[in-house]
Amino acid sequence: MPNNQFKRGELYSVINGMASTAVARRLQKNFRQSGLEITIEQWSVLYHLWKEDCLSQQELCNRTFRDKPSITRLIDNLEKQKLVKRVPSRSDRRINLVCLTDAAKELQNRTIDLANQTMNEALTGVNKEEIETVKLVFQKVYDNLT
Amino acid sequence: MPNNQFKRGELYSVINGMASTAVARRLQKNFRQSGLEITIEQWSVLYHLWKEDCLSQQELCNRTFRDKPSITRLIDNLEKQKLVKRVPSRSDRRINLVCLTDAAKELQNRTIDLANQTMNEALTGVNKEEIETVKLVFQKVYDNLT
DNA sequence: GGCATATAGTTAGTTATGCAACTAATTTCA
DNA sequence: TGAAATTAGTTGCATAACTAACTATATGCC
Repeated sequence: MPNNQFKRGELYSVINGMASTAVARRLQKNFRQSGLEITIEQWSVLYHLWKEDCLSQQELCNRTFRDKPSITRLIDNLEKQKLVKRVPSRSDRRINLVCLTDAAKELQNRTIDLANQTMNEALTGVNKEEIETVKLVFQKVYDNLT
Repeated sequence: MPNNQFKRGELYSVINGMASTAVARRLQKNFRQSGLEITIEQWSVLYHLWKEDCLSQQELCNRTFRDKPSITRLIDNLEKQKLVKRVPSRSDRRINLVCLTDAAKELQNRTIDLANQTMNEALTGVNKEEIETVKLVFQKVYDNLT
């Protein structure tokens, strides 16, 4: 039993320190080398807007698993770079809809292949079953903690 | 094939946004509720020192998968809190050995159970085989990218 | 209608991360 | 031996994270 706990502690350090940042860092590096001046966090916001444009900031919090202040500042920076704009919702004046600019729509084509390449590189030698298991475990972990 | 790529993109967002931060945040919260004023990142450094004391900063970089500036500043903060001290190595004057104080050694007992509880909670319903798969996948990802 | 409560978003303060550029000590090797 | 390259660690700058406290709008309910 203590042995089992030790392994779980090990897993913690692996989860926290390694895989997530390794992939993110590589993708970020690939962006930079292609002359793209966006951070991986900014890209992850755009990624959700490309799937569905004009989401509220709260909805972006939910989909990117970030808290409200983080999204506020990510949107601030994306707005500075003219990649999104805040559009007040007509039906609820508390809400900002975050909408893509044309520049951001163009960016999609320039990054999506790069992202897929990076994921393919990262997941070389990992089969579909293993990927499904990882997703399942993460979902369970998330459900257990929220 | 495009379908496959989409799934990998999905996995990316899961890796980046969810599991790592969910566990870390919970553990951090548990620390705070127990009156422990350390961050999860500081704890992760102490965790390695508890296993082997007086490591060089470079060795801490390797074991925690952080870069040198990150370790420099984590050690700065841990030193402020009098949990570690930098001891110049006698054999190589470039090297600082990071050594635990008595306060940090005491902290081990107060946090290890909390960490194990948190991991047990996070991993409820996850079996050993799944954990092994996650660790294996992360190792492959890491090897692929470094 | 009007007060309590909930929800959306912002701001302030602290910590952490990544990169680039830097100093100092050590090693390599001609 | 001594110059070049490597290694350990620090500093400056920009971005991002979490918490707590805040404003503004909307909803529930009497």
